[in-house]
Amino acid sequence: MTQAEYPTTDDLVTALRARGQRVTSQRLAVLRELRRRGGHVTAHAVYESVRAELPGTSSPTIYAVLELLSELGLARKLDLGLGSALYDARVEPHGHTVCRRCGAVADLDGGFDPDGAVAAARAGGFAAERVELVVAGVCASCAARRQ
Amino acid sequence: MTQAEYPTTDDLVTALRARGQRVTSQRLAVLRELRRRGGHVTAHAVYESVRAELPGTSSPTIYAVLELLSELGLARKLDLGLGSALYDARVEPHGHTVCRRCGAVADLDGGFDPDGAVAAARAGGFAAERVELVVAGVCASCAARRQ
DNA sequence: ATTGGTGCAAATCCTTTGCAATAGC
DNA sequence: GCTATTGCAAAGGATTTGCACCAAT
Repeated sequence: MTQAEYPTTDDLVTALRARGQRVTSQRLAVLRELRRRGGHVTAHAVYESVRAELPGTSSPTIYAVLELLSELGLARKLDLGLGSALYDARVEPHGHTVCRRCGAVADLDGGFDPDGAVAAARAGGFAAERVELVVAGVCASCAARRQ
Repeated sequence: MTQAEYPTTDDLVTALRARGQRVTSQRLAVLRELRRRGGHVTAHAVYESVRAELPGTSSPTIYAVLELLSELGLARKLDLGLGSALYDARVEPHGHTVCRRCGAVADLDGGFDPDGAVAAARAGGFAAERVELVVAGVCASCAARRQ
């Protein structure tokens, strides 16, 4: 497993300043929370945690901030068909495994070449910005539990 | 672009018989519709079309049939974060490009090795069943239109 | 002082559920 | 005839929207 690298609040402040946007406590708290959890968090989970720190924070704000962080490249939204989207503070290109039984999501390092995918897309005139690899199946513990 | 290969209604009849499930007009119509459209269709679009052929067909049935087809390996569900899932009758492993501006989805052939991803997942004890590669960015026509 | 962000409430939209009626075997 | 499948109506849940207030610049 490679060492995960997460964006800092300084990164966020810099990115916001660069776009003339405001630094708010909610924005800082959401990024901190994403980092603290270490990946694959629902908007609702972020909402609950941030609310503990900043009571009164609303769920539309959480969604807005998460979208902003994704635009800024400080978070990544994962649509894995689990009912709700997941957000990941680890922004380096990497894949994910999703267990069909328990819904567990895990990082998948290696096994594919993001640059190859980007090149293939460009060959079709497509300007690639983000690559996501998803492997669906059954995780080790589910396979052990229910044969 | 490789020649796409789509499951036939015979494939569906065979698969249903093998599992002791019933062959219904709705199931046949949904598969035919997926094939006719040629990929990347919403449940709602399938619903509208099947309804034209089989009036009275309900939307819960469409969802149930699409899920069944996915289980049987005769369709593939794509969760691309577009608000609604897409269904694809082309079941061979292949990637997709998704335009952030217009939402257009296109097949992406080549540029990655599904077997590598499966092997990487297996190395972590994960039994891979399905691999999906998504490249997000801006499509050629959006790039041309709005610079 | 400005105005971008936030909170609140409500709406929207996709998808699933419960149950009676129907149609495939 | 038996029972899986369907249709209907309604619920559920994630996410978005509109608007008034607040707080970062």
